[in-house]
Amino acid sequence: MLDECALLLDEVGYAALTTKEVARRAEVPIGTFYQFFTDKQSLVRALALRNLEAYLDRIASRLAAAPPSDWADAVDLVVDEFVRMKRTTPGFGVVDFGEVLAAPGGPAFPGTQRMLDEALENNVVVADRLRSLLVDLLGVAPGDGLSRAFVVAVEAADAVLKLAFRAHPDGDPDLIAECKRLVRRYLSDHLQ
Amino acid sequence: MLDECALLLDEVGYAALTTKEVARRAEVPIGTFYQFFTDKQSLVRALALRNLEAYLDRIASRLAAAPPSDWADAVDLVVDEFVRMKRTTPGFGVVDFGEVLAAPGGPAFPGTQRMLDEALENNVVVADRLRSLLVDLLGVAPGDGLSRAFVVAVEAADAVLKLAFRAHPDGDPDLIAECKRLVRRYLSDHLQ
DNA sequence: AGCTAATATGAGGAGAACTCATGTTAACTC
DNA sequence: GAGTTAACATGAGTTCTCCTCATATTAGCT
Repeated sequence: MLDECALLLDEVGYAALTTKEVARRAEVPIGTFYQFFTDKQSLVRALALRNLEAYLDRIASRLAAAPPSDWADAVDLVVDEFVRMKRTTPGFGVVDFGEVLAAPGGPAFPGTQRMLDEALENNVVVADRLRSLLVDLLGVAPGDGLSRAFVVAVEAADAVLKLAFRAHPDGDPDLIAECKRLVRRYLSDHLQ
Repeated sequence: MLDECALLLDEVGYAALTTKEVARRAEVPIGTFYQFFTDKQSLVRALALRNLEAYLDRIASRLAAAPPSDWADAVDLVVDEFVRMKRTTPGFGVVDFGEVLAAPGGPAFPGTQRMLDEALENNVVVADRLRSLLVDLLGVAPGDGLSRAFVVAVEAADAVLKLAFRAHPDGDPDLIAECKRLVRRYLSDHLQ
């Protein structure tokens, strides 16, 4: 079902995605669909969670296979893997780690929550995991604001990369390069 | 109608906003509503456009009233004004300049376009206008990549500030400070 | 006043998310 | 193997939203 959801997202986008069509393609009756997912948001959230795990697994593998010598290389690796998934993983281009639709202002409405790990932002999860991976590997004194710095870096990088993929189907190369510069510049402050 | 839309957005969020309720509160029959706006997206788009103009007007006024002496001050001013509008302008916290809902992957569906100046991203509009304001005022050689750098900076700042307001109703002060650092660091490359 | 074009209105059509009464299977007991 | 019960599966139907369009109303002009 998640697979069909991902393919459909690429075809029609989030707004035009219907639970009925996902169910039909996955050859599940609609009633069964609602035993697995409480609502449409929950379906997309599950896909985002799977994407997040897949991404972190890939990063961990690549870090283990070819440990980067310095921070700049590590940033490149992390950005490049994101770009690769945007290009190749169905649905990733539309939802990546989530946050497709949010209603932060108001009271809790059905399907209003943002997240995976309730009250914890997806990108915060990504930031925390990346931080422990990289801090272990490159041996940095875990400074006070490092955690926050990672969250900021991930949030900013995510935004610029999303822009890169809106500007060009395969991701505008100049914007991808600029994203790396942005992150390196910023993080170099926190890791002298 | 835009005013009522903005208030409702703060109350119930984007997902739960209904055209009927907006029309009812603005005391317009639903049919009349659809003479002004083609659909729900168009309503929110119009509000985003108004927000964008209001923001740029405020920035222009403040730049004229107290011209910043250097780039760091200019960045502070631009960020602080954004924060002020997030806090005070109804609806701004939910939609700011737009992009609430997007379906970039697929073919054109009703309400799928992203924005104001067709095919031109909102944040690109913001970046271009800010660039001309600041370049005039601070007299920088308009380097080659300056335009792109501004787009990247605006996109990144927007993302971090959105995060700051998800973390805290009034905007997490630490994250706001970190946003300024991020932008200053990055832009200092492009403006030696 | 009479006529025409523009605008205003809200009941209703189309369609999506989600439910729930009923049907089906599985597991366990004697 | 028959009987009982609990868990699961199903899809017609309910509710609610967006949006349309036939009709009513107004404004402008002769």
